[in-house]
Amino acid sequence: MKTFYVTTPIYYVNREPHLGSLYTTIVADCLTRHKRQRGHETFFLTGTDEHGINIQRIAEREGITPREHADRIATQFKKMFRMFHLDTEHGGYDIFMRTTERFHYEGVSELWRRAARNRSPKGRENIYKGFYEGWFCASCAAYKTEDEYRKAEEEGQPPLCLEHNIPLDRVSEESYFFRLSDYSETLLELFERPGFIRPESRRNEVISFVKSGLQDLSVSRLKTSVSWAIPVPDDESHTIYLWIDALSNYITAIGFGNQERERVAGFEKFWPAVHLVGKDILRFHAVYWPAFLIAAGLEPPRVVYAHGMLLDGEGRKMSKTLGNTIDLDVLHKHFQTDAVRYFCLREVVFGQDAKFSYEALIDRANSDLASGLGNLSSRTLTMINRYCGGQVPSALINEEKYLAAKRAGVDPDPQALASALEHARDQFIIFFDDFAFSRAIETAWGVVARVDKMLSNAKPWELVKTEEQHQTLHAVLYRAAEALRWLCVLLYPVMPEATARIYEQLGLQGSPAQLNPGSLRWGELPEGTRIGEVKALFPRIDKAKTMSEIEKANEQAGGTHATEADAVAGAEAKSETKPEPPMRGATEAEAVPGAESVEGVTQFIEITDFAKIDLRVGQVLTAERVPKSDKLLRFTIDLGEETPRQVLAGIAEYYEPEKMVGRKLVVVANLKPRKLRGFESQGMILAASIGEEGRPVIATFTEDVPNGARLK
RNA sequence: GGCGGGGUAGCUCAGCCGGUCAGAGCGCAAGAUUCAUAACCUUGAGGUCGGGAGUUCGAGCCUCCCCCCCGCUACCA
Repeated sequence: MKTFYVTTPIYYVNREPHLGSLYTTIVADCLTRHKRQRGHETFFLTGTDEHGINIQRIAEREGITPREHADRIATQFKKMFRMFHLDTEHGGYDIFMRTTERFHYEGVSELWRRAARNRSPKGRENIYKGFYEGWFCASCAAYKTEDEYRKAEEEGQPPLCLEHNIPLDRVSEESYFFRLSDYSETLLELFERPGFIRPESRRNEVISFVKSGLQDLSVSRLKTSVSWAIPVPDDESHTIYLWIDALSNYITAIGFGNQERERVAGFEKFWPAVHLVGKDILRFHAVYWPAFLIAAGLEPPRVVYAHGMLLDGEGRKMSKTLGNTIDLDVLHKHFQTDAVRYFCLREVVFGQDAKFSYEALIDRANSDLASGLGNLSSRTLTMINRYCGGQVPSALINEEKYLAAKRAGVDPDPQALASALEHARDQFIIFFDDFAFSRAIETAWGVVARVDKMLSNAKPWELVKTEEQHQTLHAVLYRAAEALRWLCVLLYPVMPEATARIYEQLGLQGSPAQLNPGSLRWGELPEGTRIGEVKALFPRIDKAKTMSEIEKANEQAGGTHATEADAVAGAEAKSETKPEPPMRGATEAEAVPGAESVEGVTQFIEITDFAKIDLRVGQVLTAERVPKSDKLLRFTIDLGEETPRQVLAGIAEYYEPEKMVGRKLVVVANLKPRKLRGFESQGMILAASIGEEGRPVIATFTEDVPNGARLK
């Protein structure tokens, strides 16, 4: 039996569940159900990523243990998935993976050991300790090996990063490294596999990233700095950093490195997987992860599919600060699960960003589901009830009635309709295999339109009036009912509940889940079947009313949040109040280079260290953009010295040069001068770095200060 | 700045190698109809296919230039 293994990212427990995680999980669920119908043995993984310094900190702030915090968030995820019927009981995921499980520890250790035992493609150690030669590039957020930096021209100066051409810092923390730099060729070869990275445009991005040169990856932290993590095998003093820990969940969950899970799922049986990931974490899954696997002598994933982000109705990122998020409780309260699923799969072109708004959802639900599929089902079944005594009628039109049928505009031969359905069926499957869910669904809706038209043309309500046309009437209604049956089978993965209900209303036993869409044959709807009670599947949603209810709920929620925020004013902002991309799933949450990596090496300094930094008050005399640079502004600044300094700063995207003139600010006065875009910068302007994109906000004084005054 | 992807009806988008390609769905309007969840069916939108130039018998679809948007990436001491 063929197997199919699909994963969502494991969601990082630094924030509560949000629409993004729901979306990815819905897609995975849909894929799984479709494959199951097609006769594959499937395994569907989702879960949470629970280690790391961030979780340690959050827990500290909450006054609980990291484990308790992780439990809390994991529970919320499970609850959310249950709410939207994505849990095991509803036929959803097979495992809710947690990286704090014991079997995961075992599997991760095994992966590490195997990688460490093997040699890289260039015959070197895969994992090595890189502590004595700890040249760290702040921009790369990575350590540099000898062939990745250039010696400084002067004796005694730090070497320069080849990529950034900036001096490297000597960092004392020791760390294990993964020899990623030896894997470029191997990876580029892997990317040639058709469909390995999708969509195609993303594949190109990854290729150009790899071609630009890979650096070795720091894969451990000192236990003294990150204790909430899996220990490095055979080295008590280190813990395994994000990458290997989080990514390897995809194999430990199905039994790599542990008997317990192997029995339940089966690594040999299910690996390799199809990974569904947000586009923001594609690199980790398409580059690092395959490299780890290859290093350990394992097969890389089958597919890494990067999907897009869900944006608000205006196309902006969703964020709590903007107040444009979709509240999952609200969503659940006002919409059927199947309507949400339908919207996610039909409105969104899988792989691309999409707008997600309550209004659009209501429109889709009303036009496609209520007026479309729901109405077709309703009119068909009602007519069978009324004209055929509630039993699926005969499909047969005797030869002597052919003429009558034709007179009524009905083809005595159902072949045309049957062929159309077969074609739609084949297209549907092709689209599904290509992850083109929206196209597949469009195809199904072509069938809905066709059957609607057939009914309108044949006018069963007229046929019923003439005895001679009763066979025609029955045949037409049979055809409609049979088409409905096909639609149930095709659309089951998209809307498991609604299709099951139509199926039931058709009087059929069992569930469309058990039928293979590829095996649909015309005419297998048994005649004489007593149909069930006809009920509206998708009640029409009153848009105005629903929207005003939602808005009211939002206002209340907004008010509550504000109060809470006030109550903890002064406390650090919680991570979930920061504007973050909605799709930021777990496996990557920590994986923002520069964030955690830098934190990992932050150490206390002595007051004497601080005294080395000469901070001065400066006043901007002139300011202008640096030609051919997006970000650089060139200033001359009066530091109370004889001649003003020339200083460059990368703030052009956020500050108008004209408005900077005359401003007082803080300058690092004894920074080693450096050339940028041909201009020497003789200092550095201090600014706060805000939010995801690091928007600079320049440090200023509220009182008057003389130029050149020293800060200490 | 480099690389990549886009800019087509009010909205969301199809349009493969250039010649029924000027389209679909939604929304909107009119008509028809009553089996159905004010639904279904028919018809209509006269949109410079981002702007300009060119190649061609003929160009959303090819070439060049320009404008705008998005993604990746450099610079941001």
